[in-house]
Amino acid sequence: MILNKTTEYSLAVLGYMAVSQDDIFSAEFLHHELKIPRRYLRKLLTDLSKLGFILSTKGRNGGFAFARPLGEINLAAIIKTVEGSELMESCILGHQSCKEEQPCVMHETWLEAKTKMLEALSNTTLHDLRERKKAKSD
Amino acid sequence: MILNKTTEYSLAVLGYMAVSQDDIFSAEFLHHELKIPRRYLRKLLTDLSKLGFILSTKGRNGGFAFARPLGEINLAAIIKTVEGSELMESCILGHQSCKEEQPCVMHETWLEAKTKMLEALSNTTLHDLRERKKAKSD
DNA sequence: ATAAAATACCACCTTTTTGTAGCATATAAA
DNA sequence: TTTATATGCTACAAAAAGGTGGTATTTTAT
Repeated sequence: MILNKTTEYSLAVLGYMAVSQDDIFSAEFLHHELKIPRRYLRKLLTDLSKLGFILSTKGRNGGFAFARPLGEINLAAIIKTVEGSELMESCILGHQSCKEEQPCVMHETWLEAKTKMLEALSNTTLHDLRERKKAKSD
Repeated sequence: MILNKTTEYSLAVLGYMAVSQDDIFSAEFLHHELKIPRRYLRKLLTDLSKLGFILSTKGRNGGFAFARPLGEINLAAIIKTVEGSELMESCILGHQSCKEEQPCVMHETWLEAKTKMLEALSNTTLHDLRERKKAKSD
């Protein structure tokens, strides 16, 4: 496993919202578009708003919209925030004591692997996704 | 989550065996050294031998030893094999239909991220770990 | 032969993750 | 002010992952 379902869903939701023309999305609409289980999605959207990515509007024409400029949100940040940032710090072998001074046998390789991966993910913001989408449809 | 416990344990076991001087290891010994739950470890070792990384010897002085030269086993291969290789192929959004021709919005970035990560992991074999360990203790 | 020390198999328990249900609350259109 | 359509909260159910236990089987030192 690389990412769990919840993280996958989070990326799918925010990615979809980013490349879409609309700017407010109801849970029901996103459920229909993304095939994420209705109730689970609603809870996830609530969580994402608590985490500061989106904000919710209640009432008849309510829904969810981005809380911050798209350029400020990169993919690594989404993953780290949703998963609770056990990403950068964690040792591949799960050792508590694995640090630079007293590294595990795989420390060096794992550090390089995750650094490279996170570099790629931090280099892409939701704004970038939107631009790419635009470029394609031209 | 990046890797699940089972994968973490697999890397810990094979990594430990690789850098150690011995060449046969009982489950009980590995349990003691690595603090992996006794029974779970035994099942895991059975699995790892079915997957072809190690081979088991029954009986009084039995245990587990590598089935192949250390230089042939790299870290990416361990992860892929243990996790069932949903690693390279998988779409970050979990889409079945996500391919080069019809990519999801994050396809490009995700491909780069996982490629970079797997590059680093495939570049390190168990033999490399052993050499690094030796170099340090000199 | 026999007992010790190892793996192998099968079923079950616990914890975490994922998914569901009901009801409460808020808001805007009519 | 009523009603339709949203989200919010709390608790629970199902599935997957992680972990345990008992017993059988294999092998080798004694």
